[in-house]
Amino acid sequence: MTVSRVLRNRGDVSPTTRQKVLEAARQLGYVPNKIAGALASQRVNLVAVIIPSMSNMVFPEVMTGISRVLEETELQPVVGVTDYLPEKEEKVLYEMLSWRPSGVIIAGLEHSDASRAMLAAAGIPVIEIMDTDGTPVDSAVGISHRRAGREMAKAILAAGYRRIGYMGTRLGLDHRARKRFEGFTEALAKGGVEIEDQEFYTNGSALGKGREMTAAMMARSPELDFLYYSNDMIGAGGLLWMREQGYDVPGAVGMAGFNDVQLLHGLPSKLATMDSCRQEIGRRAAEIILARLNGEDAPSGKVELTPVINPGDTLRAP
Amino acid sequence: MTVSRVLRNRGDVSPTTRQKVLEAARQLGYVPNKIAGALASQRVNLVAVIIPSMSNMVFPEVMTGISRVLEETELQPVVGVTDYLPEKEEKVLYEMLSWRPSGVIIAGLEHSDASRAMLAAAGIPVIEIMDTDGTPVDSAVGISHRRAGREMAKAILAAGYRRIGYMGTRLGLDHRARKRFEGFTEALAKGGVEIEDQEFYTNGSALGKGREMTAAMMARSPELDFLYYSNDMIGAGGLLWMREQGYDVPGAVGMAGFNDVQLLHGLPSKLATMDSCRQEIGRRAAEIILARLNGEDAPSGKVELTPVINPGDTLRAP
DNA sequence: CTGAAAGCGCTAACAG
DNA sequence: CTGTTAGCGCTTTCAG
Repeated sequence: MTVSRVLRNRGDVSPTTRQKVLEAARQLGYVPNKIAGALASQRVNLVAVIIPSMSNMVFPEVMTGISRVLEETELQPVVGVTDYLPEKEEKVLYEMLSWRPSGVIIAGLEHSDASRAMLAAAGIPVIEIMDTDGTPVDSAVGISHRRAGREMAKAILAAGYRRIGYMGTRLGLDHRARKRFEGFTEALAKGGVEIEDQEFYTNGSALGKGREMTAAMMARSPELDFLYYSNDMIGAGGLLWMREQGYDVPGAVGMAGFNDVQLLHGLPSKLATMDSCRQEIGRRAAEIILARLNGEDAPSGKVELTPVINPGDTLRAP
Repeated sequence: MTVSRVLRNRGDVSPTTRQKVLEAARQLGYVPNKIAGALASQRVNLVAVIIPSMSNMVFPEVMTGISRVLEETELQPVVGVTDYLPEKEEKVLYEMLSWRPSGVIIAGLEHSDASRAMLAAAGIPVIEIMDTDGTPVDSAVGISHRRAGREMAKAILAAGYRRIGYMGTRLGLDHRARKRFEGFTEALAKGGVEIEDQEFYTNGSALGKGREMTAAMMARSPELDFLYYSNDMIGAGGLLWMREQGYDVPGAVGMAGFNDVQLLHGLPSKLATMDSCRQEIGRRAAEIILARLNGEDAPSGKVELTPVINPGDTLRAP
C-alpha cells in the first residue's frame, strides 16, 4: 500500500500522508523486512566480497576502496572469508549467492570448477580482483603478479646483485605469491642467475617468522647478496634481524618484499617493495559493478594496474 | 514439495527419490533462494557483527574467535563497519536488522538511543563486546577498560616511575581508550601522581605517528620517565624512536601500550602491554548467541574477562 | 512417504 | 495521489 511508497520515497505521495506514515513507523520502531522486499522486487542491494583472509594486511585496503565507492550508493558490501581453501571458497560462494547479491567481487582467478560454474551462472557482474594472470569468468581488476616478480628481478639484477635467496609462504596455497615467484625466477634465468636458496613457511607471526627464516638462511648460505620475500611482513622481520646483526644493507646484501604495507612505514629502515595497488583495485572493482548495474557497458575483461617499485633503503641504486 | 525436503535433508524421503532430486539439482546448477526460504521459515542463519574498524589490529582476532565457534553451526557471521561514528553505527545496524539476523554482536556499550531501541526491540540475542564498563542492552562480554587503565597505572607506580606522559587517539571517538585513560589517571591520582604531558592524534600510520608524537613529547617534556600509549602500534613506534635516540628503556624511561598485538612480536624490543583477550571475547560472544538460540538460559548480563599485563622489555621490575 | 495448499511481508502493476 | 491485487520461491501444515 501507500506505506511502502513512503518508506522508499517512491512515487507520488501527499506530504500529509507521508508525515503520518513516517510518524507511525517511528513510533512502532518499524524496521522493514528486506527479506520480503527482496523476494518481491527480485533485487538485493548487496555485493558479495569474497577474500582469502582478513588479518592479512592486504584486505582492509581493498575493502576501503570498495566501501568508498559503494557508500554513495544503495549497495552494501558483505564479506566472506575463504582462508585460501578452495572448498571453503566454494561453500562461502554458494552461501552468498543463495542470497542473490547484485554482484560479486572475488579474490583471484583460480577457482574450483563448481565455483566458476556458479559464478558464470549467477547472472550478475562478477569481478575477480588482485590478479590478471589468467582468464576471468567475467571481469578482472588487478596486477600481473608474474610481471611484478619479473620487474623486481630485473631491478635486483640491474642493481648488481647476483646471489639470491627467496623466502615466502608455501606456494600452492597462495597463487599470487606463486606467480610472483615464477615471474621472478624466469626473469632471473634470463639474466643467467638462479635462486641459490629458498625457504617456505606456513604460518606464525609474520615479523618473527621473517627473523627466524632469515637467520636460518644466512647461516646456511652466507654467500647470498640478496633476499627476496613474498611479502613485506616477513621481509621487515628479516630486515630488522639483518640490521641487528650488523649486515651492510643494501651495500653487501639487498632485500625486497611485496605489498607496500602502510603499517610498516614507521620502521627504522624501509624495505624495498612494490605497491600492489590494493585500494585502487577495490575502487575499480566496485566501479565496474556499479557501471554494469546501471546498464553501462563497462569494460568486461581485464583491467591491469601497474605496480611501482619503491626501493626504500634496501636496494642500492643501479 | 518433496524437493525442499531433500535439499534440507529433512523429513522422510525415499533414497530413490532423494537421488533423483539431488541429481536434477546438480545438473541445473541449482542454488536455493535463501530469501524465499527465510521469508517462509522466518529464520535467517546470519549473525550480524558490528565493529568500528577493520584495519585495526583488534578486529581480525575477535572475528577469528567468532568464526571458530560459528563454523560448526549453521550460523554465518556478517560484518558491518561503523568507523567509530554513531550515525553510521545506527545506519549499519538498521540495515543489518532489516535482514532479520539470528543475533547481533556489536562492539561497545555506547550507542545512540535509536540504536539501543532497535537492539532492544529486535527480539534476538544481542551481545555487546569488548567492554564491560556500563549497562548492556542484553549481554556483554569484554574487559573493564577502566580497570585495565588502573592496573597499568599501579604497575607503573609500583615500578617506581613518577613522571608520566600519555599519548593516544583523540578521546571521545573511542570510548574504550577513554575509559582506560580515566582509570589510568584515577589510579595515578591515588598514588599522588598526575600526568605531566599528553598528546592526542586522529589518524595516520600508527608506527610513524608514535614516532612523531614521542619525539615531540620528549622534546617538550624531557623530564618524563614513563610513556603510556593508548595502543601498541603507536607505542611500538615510540619505542623504536626511543631506542634509536639511545634512551635507556626501561631504566631511565619506561613505556607501555595496550592490546598485545601479535604482529609486533618480532620487533627487536617488546613493549609492555596488556592482553585485551580479543579472541576469547569473540568466542564467548558467539557461544552465548548459540546457547540463547538453543533455548539454554545463557548468562544474560556481563562476562568480564581479566586482561594480564605483559611487562615485555620496557617496564622495569618493581 | 509424497503431494497440495496456504502463506511469509513486501513490491509492482494496475485501477480508481 | 491512493487503494487493490497478484505474486516473489520457499517452508509448513495437513491430507492423501
